[in-house]
Amino acid sequence: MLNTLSFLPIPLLQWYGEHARDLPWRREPTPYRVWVSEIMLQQTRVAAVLGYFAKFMDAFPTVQDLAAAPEDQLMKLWQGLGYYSRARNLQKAARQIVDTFGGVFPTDYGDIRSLAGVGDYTAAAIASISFGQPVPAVDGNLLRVAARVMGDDTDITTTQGKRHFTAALQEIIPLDFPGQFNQAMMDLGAMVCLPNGAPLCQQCPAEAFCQARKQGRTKDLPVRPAKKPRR
DNA sequence: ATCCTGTGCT
DNA sequence: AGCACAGGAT
Repeated sequence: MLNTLSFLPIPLLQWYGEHARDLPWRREPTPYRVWVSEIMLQQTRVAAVLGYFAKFMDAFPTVQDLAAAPEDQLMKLWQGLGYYSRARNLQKAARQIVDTFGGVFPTDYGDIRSLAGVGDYTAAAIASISFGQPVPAVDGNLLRVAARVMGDDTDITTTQGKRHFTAALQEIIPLDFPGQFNQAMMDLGAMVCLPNGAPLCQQCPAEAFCQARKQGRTKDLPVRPAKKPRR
């Protein structure tokens, strides 16, 4: 099945080469660093994460250090980031890695997915970015970009809708640069294909073939269920 | 497939 | 106070 999404990878990767955000976990994308960054980035802006990430890596350079960390030190490092259960899960998963994977970060997707606090999105991010496995890391950014480029009205919030877009992305993710593809999609979603109001289509590598843009429907995509009336 | 959770917006 | 968001858990 061929759709407009198949035109995306090459111009997207070129765009990424020119515009990628310079982030510490990208300079040295070990599974441990990528994992910690992805957990910190859940429900939290990049700008807010940067300082915490640096201090965290300074305090706990390895998964063994994190597994052995005193709780008060861990919580103090997390203070201000919010969602403290993420920190508890992080340490729980670090102990899983030490206890059941011999202290070596697992490479198998299912094994990564079995870690506390790691769902489909985070497992795919680690597998693709750190281990080069061709799995789409489907978060809100990838769903939005895919729905717009394809001009696809499928509701992105349902299990079926997510499965639909995941399958479409799975078909086109470049086997040689899966991590860069995922990160490029995230950056495009964060910097160009913006969620609210007008996306910056003039700067988009998909401008020539994006169906939502061609049809003037960027405002209507991606489709979500009708919102409840507000007051 | 549905529910849960903490946070920030309105 | 209530809702939306974005992931993970069950």
